[in-house]
Amino acid sequence: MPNRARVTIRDVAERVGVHPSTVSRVLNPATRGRITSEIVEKVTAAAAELGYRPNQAARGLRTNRTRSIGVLIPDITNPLFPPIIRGIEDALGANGYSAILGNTDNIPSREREAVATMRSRQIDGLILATARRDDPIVAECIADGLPLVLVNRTADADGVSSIVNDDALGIALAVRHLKSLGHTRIAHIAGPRSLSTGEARRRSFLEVMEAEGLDADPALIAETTAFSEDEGLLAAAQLIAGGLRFTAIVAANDLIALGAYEALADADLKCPDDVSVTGFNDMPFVDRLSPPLTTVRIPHYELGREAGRRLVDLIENPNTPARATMLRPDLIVRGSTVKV
Amino acid sequence: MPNRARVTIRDVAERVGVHPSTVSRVLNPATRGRITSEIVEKVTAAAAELGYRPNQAARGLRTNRTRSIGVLIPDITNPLFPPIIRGIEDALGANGYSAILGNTDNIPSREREAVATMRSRQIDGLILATARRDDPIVAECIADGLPLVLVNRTADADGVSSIVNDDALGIALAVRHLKSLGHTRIAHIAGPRSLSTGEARRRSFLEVMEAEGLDADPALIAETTAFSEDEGLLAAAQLIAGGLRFTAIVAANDLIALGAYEALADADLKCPDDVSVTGFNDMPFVDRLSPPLTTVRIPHYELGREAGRRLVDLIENPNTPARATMLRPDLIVRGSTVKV
DNA sequence: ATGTTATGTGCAATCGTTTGCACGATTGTT
DNA sequence: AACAATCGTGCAAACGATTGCACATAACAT
Repeated sequence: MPNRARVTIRDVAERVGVHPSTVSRVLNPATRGRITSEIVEKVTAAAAELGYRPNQAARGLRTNRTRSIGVLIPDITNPLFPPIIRGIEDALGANGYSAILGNTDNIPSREREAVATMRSRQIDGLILATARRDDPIVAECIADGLPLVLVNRTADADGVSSIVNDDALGIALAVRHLKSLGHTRIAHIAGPRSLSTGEARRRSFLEVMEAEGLDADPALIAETTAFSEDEGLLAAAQLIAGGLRFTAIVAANDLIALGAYEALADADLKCPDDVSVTGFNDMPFVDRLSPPLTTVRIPHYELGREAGRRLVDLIENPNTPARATMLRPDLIVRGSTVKV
Repeated sequence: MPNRARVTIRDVAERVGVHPSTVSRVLNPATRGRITSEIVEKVTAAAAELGYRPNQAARGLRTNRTRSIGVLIPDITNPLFPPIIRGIEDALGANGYSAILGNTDNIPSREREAVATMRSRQIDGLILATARRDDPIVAECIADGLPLVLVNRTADADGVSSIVNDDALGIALAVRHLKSLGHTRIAHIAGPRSLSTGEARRRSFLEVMEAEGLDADPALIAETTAFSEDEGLLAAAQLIAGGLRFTAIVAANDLIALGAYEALADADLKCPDDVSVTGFNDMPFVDRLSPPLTTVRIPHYELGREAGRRLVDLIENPNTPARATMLRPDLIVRGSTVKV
């Protein structure tokens, strides 16, 4: 009956009649070999019997390793993040690490505060899904030598590990798909330029249009200040109001595409008959929209899992050089894109 | 420059020329009053200057309080949970607590393991969104006196605090709505009876049908083993195959309703023209389905927030009696229900 | 002037583990 | 048989913060 009174390593030691340090060595796989197998068995049995559970706070105090990791995300209710978090957790859990989560709503002061409390909790490393291209937290971690991995978004700073998807390829897939359907006048609703995803997708859009011999009219690129439905609606409405002809919209992500759906409906334009739309992310349920959204699927779960693995690697092999990894996205063709 | 070398309370003490215990007292709001204000200022300044951050592991070791909370959920990628988690986090964060998350996929062994590592991390309390009506983890926490709050689902055990929504009311709203549309032959696809939500909704369905003077044909109640789309599809297909006439389905949750959508389509039945369908939860995007789903909205975020608050209360006032709280759901009428 | 109380700070033990060091016992070498 | 090397375990000092207790010093009462 492991009751309220905590059972410590000393209790186990007394029960067996050995010194606490011996118990410690038995319980640590790395040092177990140094102890007589008879004692190992007795100690293991006693530990199980008493319901001994190592006190991580004490261990962490001594070893400076807590096996807990801070994970900062903008907002868990954004459907983009749960699979990423799940991937992170699974990878961390498999290696004996736990995640401490923090939502920051993209507010810098909350990010700072969250990092402060996490560091106070002696986290062994940090995973950021909140990085801006120019991010003081990234700089701080690098300066302090705190193991850090960026996921989904990356930063401009070098020497930082990141797991992101190949934004350029994703946009290329979307643009080429539209071209193959006969579209030539293609608009882009870009994400915030302060985020790597916004900037990379925008740049890729221009490059691919050029490379495909379609001219990318700068007036057909609309700007947003956030990857949100509202912003997508606004930007699409502006595009429509601009009066320039276009037959397709490449939205910088699915939420923006949703906003575009609304703007089109508001302007009595039909999707896909009048305007084809592509998204980015393949959020849950976009296959159920009407029309089902053609979008770029990014491997969210794998993104998170790789981030978790990379961080563990970084922690356990401190001189691993930083590496930026890109995962391959896929184009998922659905009903929101048709021949022109 | 708070560099890699950790700055401790001793460093601050030396800088000011006082004893470490004095620094500790200054930094603790509760004991600060006992120290001369001049020293308080010097210490505060030095702490800020050196970038001192209390080591929570050390503090936790001494005080037996870590201000971290374990949160167990089945699966964060289920859209039901993110708002709950967000609510929990917000409430905990406001009180200086952090959440350690664990996904268990409803697998008992993973639940046990997750609780074990969390307890090893000296959590101050536990929030379970995974509770079964008969749940050994709940029993264990009660036995060991670990503060515990159940959220979303509750358990049969008494003496346990829980924040759930009023399942009975939710189902009553759905059934009365259907009745008001003229439906009399109403089917129910029930959730697992091992979960409080499954059982409560099922029981309520029977009671309300009775109370409304509609006879609830037992053959019109289909069972599922999980709150999933697949299970909903299977159960709805069975109902249809059963050959009994019905004009509406009350699904035990939205995912099951989605499955019912598919089963109806497979059987060439139109929703809502042939069969009206109601869901439960009002998950994100069910307003975008075709037809948009009539469903019972539960206050997810508030559920989580209340759970967080309750747990903090339980921790800081240990003799607060356990309380079961129900939050009011609302019926959201959309396109999936029409007059018969 | 003496005794009493209040006040502010220092002292040192403590929380539970880990780990370098020491030391006795065992084994192997010659 | 003497010595060295190896092995297994105990000892005790950390890790960084908190806190009951003690003890000066100051303030006050008589």
